[in-house]
Amino acid sequence: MTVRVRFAPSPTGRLHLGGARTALFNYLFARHHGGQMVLRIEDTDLERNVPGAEQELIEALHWLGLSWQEGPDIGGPYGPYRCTERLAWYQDALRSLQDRGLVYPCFCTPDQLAAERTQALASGQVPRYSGRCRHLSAAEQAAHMERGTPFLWRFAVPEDVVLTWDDAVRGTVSVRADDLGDFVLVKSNGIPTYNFQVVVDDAAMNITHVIRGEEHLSNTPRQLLLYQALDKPAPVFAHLPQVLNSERKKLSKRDPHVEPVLAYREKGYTPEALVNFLALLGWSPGGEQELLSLDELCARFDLARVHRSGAVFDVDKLNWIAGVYLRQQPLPWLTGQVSQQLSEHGLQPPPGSGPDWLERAVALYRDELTCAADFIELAGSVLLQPEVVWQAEALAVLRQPEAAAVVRAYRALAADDPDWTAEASRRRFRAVQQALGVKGKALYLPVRAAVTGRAHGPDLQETIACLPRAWVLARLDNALAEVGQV
RNA sequence: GGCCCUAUCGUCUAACGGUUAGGACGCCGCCCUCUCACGGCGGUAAUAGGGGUUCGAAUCCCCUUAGGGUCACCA
Repeated sequence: MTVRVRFAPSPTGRLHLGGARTALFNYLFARHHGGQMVLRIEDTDLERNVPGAEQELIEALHWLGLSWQEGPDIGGPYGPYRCTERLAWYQDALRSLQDRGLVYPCFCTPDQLAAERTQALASGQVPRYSGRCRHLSAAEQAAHMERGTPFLWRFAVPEDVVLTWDDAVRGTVSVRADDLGDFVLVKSNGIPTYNFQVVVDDAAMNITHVIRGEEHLSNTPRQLLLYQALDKPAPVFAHLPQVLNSERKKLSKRDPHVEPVLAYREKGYTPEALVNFLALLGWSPGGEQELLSLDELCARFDLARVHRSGAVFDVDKLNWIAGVYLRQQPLPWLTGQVSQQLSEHGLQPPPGSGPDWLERAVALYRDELTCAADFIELAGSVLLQPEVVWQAEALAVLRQPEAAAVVRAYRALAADDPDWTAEASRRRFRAVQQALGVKGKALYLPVRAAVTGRAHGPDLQETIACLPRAWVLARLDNALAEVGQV
């Protein structure tokens, strides 16, 4: 039997990391088994649907490198792939349950139910539907209908039944149906609830494996009940561990580190890095290699190796992986990404810079980047503006005994050196060294401090060569003035 | 509160009854080096607690504790 999985998000907002991880695991599983993946948009909550969310979702998944064989964007043999376009399927299913007396109309008002729930909670009881409408006589039902009382359909949960399934991640799980309460199948607006919709659709679309987040664990027994009632075979369930924040709480959309997937694209992360990181959240490849391409992940993916406990989203590790992938990219590609960042921030290379300037500047900082946007933070104050602010550490260097003399000597040579390259700067330092007898730290650090305002940074010769001569001379002068050594 | 799930270094994880409990990130040290970063080498650090079962338990069972999820006309 061909493996068929689905990723079934609701179009209520942007795709976040947790959702992306679920999509990725479905994708990896399908590809590993040579199966198919379906994208299904679960838009049955009319109120919460956000226009444009579906399009952005698809864009985010594509950016990550994921694809599917069937979906609202490309169609397929089991369509349509938006739930609101599948109402006929749910109506048929409801009719079949009605015929067998497995459902009943409920006329309780939302206020009534809310009041009961609050009361139950307050008195330490389990908040669960009382089943009041379950035992309404045919005459009472008819009277309500005649009066036009709004109603919904509930599933009559059988008593003394234990629902058990073999979860591909967690092993055997079982729940007593008595703990469930008669849950809603069709809302008063005629739209099915999630639990009903998902079963009808997964069955209709021949989904063989349902791989989803742990928060759905408690929905599973209800769905199992529906598969039985509808006389359909249940798929294999696999519940992925939750993705947690550093406080070990479920990743919330308000968490500072949790950004929509496309925010990572906007910052110039490589999607391969994000995918690699996400794959390691709750799953391990087994061997000791953990830097793996999408193809390698597909080859190795196995539900049996999915961990059971929640996984904390570790920003440090993401950034490390992101840096590794970024360093593997060709320089021209990275330069293009950085160039995009610059224009988005309204920044430009220094005046008089040649066409190769940005590539040289990016080469200087590439070792430190986790994403293209980092370039601005790292290089911005040194390379993109004429003036520099001297940090305390830099001023301390400039106040050392021989420092001012070195800076003055270097400035004199830089002022009329016809050659403005890294190699030329290197020659100037050699000249200063011979003239003053200063070498090593005492030679380079004062100039570094004066030119960049910092005691640390990438290669000094290249940095100077990337700056206009006028900026360098002015900074050297200003640095001397700053420490009273003019 | 009921039900369900979970528990190995700070974090991601390996181990599927027998290992000096392994790797990665982070952190620390050393090397490289004008400094930083990259890279290389080394180090720090864990089986939540208590009972069983067993020749032998991180691994199997029970209890405790602690986290999380869920109990919607949301998905």
